[in-house]
Amino acid sequence: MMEKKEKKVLIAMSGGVDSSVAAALMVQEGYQCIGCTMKLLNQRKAFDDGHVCHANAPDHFEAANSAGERGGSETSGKAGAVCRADGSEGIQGEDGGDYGRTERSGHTCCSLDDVEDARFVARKLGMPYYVFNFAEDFSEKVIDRFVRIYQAGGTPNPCIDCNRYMKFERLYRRSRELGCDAVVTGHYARIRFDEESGRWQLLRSKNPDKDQTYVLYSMTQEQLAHTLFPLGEFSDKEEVRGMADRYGFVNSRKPDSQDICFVQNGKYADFIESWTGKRAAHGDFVDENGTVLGEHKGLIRYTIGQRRGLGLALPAPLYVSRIDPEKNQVVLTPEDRLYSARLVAEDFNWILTPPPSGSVIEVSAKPRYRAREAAAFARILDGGKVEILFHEPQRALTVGQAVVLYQGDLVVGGGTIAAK
RNA sequence: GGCCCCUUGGUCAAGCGGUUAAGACACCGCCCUUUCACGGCGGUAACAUGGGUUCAAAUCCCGUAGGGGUCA
Repeated sequence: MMEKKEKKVLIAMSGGVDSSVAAALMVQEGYQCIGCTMKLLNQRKAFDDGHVCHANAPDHFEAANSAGERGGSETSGKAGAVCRADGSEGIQGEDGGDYGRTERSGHTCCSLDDVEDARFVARKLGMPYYVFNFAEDFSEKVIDRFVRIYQAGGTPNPCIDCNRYMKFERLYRRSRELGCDAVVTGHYARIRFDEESGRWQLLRSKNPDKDQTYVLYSMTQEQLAHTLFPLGEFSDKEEVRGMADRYGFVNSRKPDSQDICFVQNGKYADFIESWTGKRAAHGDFVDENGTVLGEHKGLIRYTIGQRRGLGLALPAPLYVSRIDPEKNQVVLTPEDRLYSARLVAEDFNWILTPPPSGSVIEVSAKPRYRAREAAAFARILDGGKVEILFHEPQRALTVGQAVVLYQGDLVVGGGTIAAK
């Protein structure tokens, strides 16, 4: 274990309850703490285009930034100067602020309200607090990728990319620049060092209902060695909210975040069309024989296993079974045709020691965030891809989604489901 | 033009004298959820029209409006 008092950590604060309590726990444990929030969106542009966050964000952001530029409040130290030197912004605490405002846009992770909440918590805990502008990276590594995968007929998971590229790469690098020993987040997961294998391991949260290891499978040994998840041992979200209450955090009852943080109102397809400036081409809904059943409104609006939103009135429900970018077709079938027992994952990250090439390991595999895990065999193919054979066929295996492998509480590794 | 079938909610579609007029898709709300989906719960909404026959008609009969086969 670390000698805590000597350790300096950078806490990623979203403005939500979880990361706020994580920050409090770190202070309580005696770490030297710096709080921060990543600014991931270009608010002005986003607002002009009309998709992102809420209506009053841009003006407030401008105000906050200019206040920050004037600088010089008690929390702006050398680190803040370092941040700004390469384009990051420090929003430091002018005092007060009406933290009691009630208007919230709902469930975002990067709106001004969220920044305000994070800053409030950091102040309350007496730690320096910075906002890092990673909007450019986010746009490139997360949004562009999100758009590309949809356009290719897949279904991306941007939260995973955000964790991978933003929290554990970009922010981790920043934490090193600031001389920190670790990045801290509010994820529900556990990390430990295994003497036997000499590797860092990622374990499920103590609370299986709140486990978030699925979105963390991409973590490298180095990242695991320099990351702390203070909430990993908690088994009850209410306990966390209760702690936030006791600390007097304004966000103790804030709803859990949900939906894609950079998309407004859940209309991600509209977002893509606006982002690319191109309307997704309509095409045919067809059955397995190729018979046209109707017109679809663009491949980006569908994912495998989807039932709602097809707009077809048929005697029995049909589901999206296949998306064919070549023909610009969406194949619809009855539900029992959605099941399949094999998939190939690419861009695979092994957290446990990878099995020797050719050998088969027994795992429990989760092919979608909310999917129940299923017993499967896994083996490495030539080129590093991983083949997964489920004991029982699984519903709606979808290109672009992640598959994560477990053995008990241990994350074995994970990758992206590839076209077969 | 003469015979013979259709007409139910936004859409598809049950129903066959007495039903709270199914169900599916769509839509709305809620739940679930750091992706997209799935799923669960709930909700709005219809018998083309007029007149009969019946204790009782979406269901039977007649007329009026909108779609298919035979005979010219």
